Amino acid sequence: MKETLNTLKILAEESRLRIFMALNDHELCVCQIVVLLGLAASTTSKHLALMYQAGIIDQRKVGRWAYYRVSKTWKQQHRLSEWLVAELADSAKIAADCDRLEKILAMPLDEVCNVVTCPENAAASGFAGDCGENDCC
Amino acid sequence: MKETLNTLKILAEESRLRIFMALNDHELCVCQIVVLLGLAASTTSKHLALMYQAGIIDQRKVGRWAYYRVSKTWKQQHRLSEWLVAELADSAKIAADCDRLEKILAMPLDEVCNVVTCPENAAASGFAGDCGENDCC
DNA sequence: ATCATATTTCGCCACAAGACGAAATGAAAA
DNA sequence: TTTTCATTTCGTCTTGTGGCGAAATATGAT
Repeated sequence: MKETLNTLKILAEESRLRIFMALNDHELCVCQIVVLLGLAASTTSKHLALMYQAGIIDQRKVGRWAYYRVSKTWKQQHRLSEWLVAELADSAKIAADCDRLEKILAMPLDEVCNVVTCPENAAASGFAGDCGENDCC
Repeated sequence: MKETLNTLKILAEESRLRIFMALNDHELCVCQIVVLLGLAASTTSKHLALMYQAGIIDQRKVGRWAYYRVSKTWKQQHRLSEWLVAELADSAKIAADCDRLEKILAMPLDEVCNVVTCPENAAASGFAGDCGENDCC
């Protein structure tokens, strides 16, 4: 029961659920997730650590970059992801995240990292003031 | 997304998950749930209210007694319950709850209410000191 | 009407958790 | 080797939540 409860607790939080949905379709670098969610890097890292420890996501390091994606093994053992995908198929917020993520994926990684480091310069990349302001669901 | 998140939050808490699993198989009165979980009546009532407001459970009043069960409509619209049942099929804690619940269901309701009101007399009903002490999962 | 009883609501407390900035760590570049 | 940079860890603060007992409410019995 403890594991089930832990899994539910992890996914029952908005930022982590959004991370889960993004990593369900893509392997992403921390800096990309930071820009997607508009959170501090430290917060994002902590969320990812929880999900990694729970076995929900896999981690791959490439030099200074850490990439994460939902673990295929976890997906196979937990039909929960299917339920979530179905439940959130109509979610405007998840759809907005997907749109935003397309833009992020089109950016060179060093530009994404620049947005993380210098948010003031984010306007040049089109990401200023877009950080989770709209209250859609 | 808000509704999905709310559902996850509600079920991501141990007491409520145990209540959910019990109400998935039975319609129970508040006092029966109180004895099953070993929580205060006020706490139990608050949990049930959250679940009721979220549409997860139905409520039926019979005089002073309030009965709850998982909503059939909710079950049909949310395959999550199937996943939970499968995930918790091997849970010792849920199995222990089921055993305990058999005993509670075998008791006259006024005797269950007596356990709620006068826990000191619970020994006579075999329910003293059994309140969630073991740490099984 | 009063009393008893089951449940719900309220008020409070202790603990947990998300967020941030700063510091530390690990890898790459110079 | 030193500097730069991406990520992780740490420390702190604020907010949220589960638990309890007391009070309030609703129903039934006398």
